[in-house]
Amino acid sequence: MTISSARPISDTELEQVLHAAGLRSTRPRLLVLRFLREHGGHHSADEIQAALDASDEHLLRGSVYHVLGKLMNRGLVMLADVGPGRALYESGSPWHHHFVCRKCEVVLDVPCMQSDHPCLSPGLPGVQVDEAQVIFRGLCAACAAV
Amino acid sequence: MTISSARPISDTELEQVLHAAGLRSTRPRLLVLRFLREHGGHHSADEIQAALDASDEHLLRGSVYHVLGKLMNRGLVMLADVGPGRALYESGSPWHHHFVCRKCEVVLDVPCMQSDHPCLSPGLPGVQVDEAQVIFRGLCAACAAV
DNA sequence: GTGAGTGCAAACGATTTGCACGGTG
DNA sequence: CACCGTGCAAATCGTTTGCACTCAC
Repeated sequence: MTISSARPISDTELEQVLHAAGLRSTRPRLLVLRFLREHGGHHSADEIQAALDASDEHLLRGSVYHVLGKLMNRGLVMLADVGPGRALYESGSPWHHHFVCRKCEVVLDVPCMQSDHPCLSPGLPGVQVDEAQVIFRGLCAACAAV
Repeated sequence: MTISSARPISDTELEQVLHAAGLRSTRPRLLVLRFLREHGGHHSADEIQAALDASDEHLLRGSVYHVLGKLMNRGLVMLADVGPGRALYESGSPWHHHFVCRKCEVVLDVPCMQSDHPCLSPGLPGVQVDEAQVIFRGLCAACAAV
């Protein structure tokens, strides 16, 4: 549950994005991409499906995954794996990390401190790192204030 | 598949460790803990079970998870979640991070650069971070050398 | 003896797969 | 009109749960 700007995005804008990524423009893709871009933040496949259901735009679970898979390997959607069985998807945000509260499970975005990739020197000889995924765990402000 | 010292560990040594953690000493726990400590590195529940099977020490999958669960919440075993559905377990190593090769999927340990916890300032006000889990992705030395 | 731990089987939830049909380019 | 993508159902995989029996303490 992340607060966001919820700016409406036109179909044509989304179609352009899809085409630019070399993907055909279809209803399921528009729906998923719109949802992720308009709402911002991270969402589970389940949330995405539920949200679309709520607006009478129905996608089967399998289709949601089909679409997410395609969008992911074209780089339009990023996967944030925030614990076993907790895959979250996001689109349009710049690269960042995540904080997960041990108590209330809320997931917060963490802007990356040192340029775009933090800790980018694992110090292993010969290794080529192109991404560092960081998950902070602890107590969020609300839970810490108990 | 991580190379390791494979120093044999006596039952009594393991029993002490378990008792010190407030756990009863049982065959399944000795087996799992011994495997993780002697082999070092990160292993899936599946690997653990297979390895024990191979030495004619049989544990049911469910029991492996039972044991891992207990050992984890007593801090004797750490969980390294290296991607959706890729939970790895390790015991006895100091805190460190992981590098996962995009190509050959090998998982390497990454010693933590800055004291014990790197990047420990997410810069979120009020948030109490007690752990940072970092996963580097890229190409390992072997795969990068193609 | 008593409660914790195990073996076992069955349930579970997230994700993946296979295939025929329909729509996009 | 060729092919990619979808809807749909079923399979799969890792993990969790429930319960009676057993064993460590």
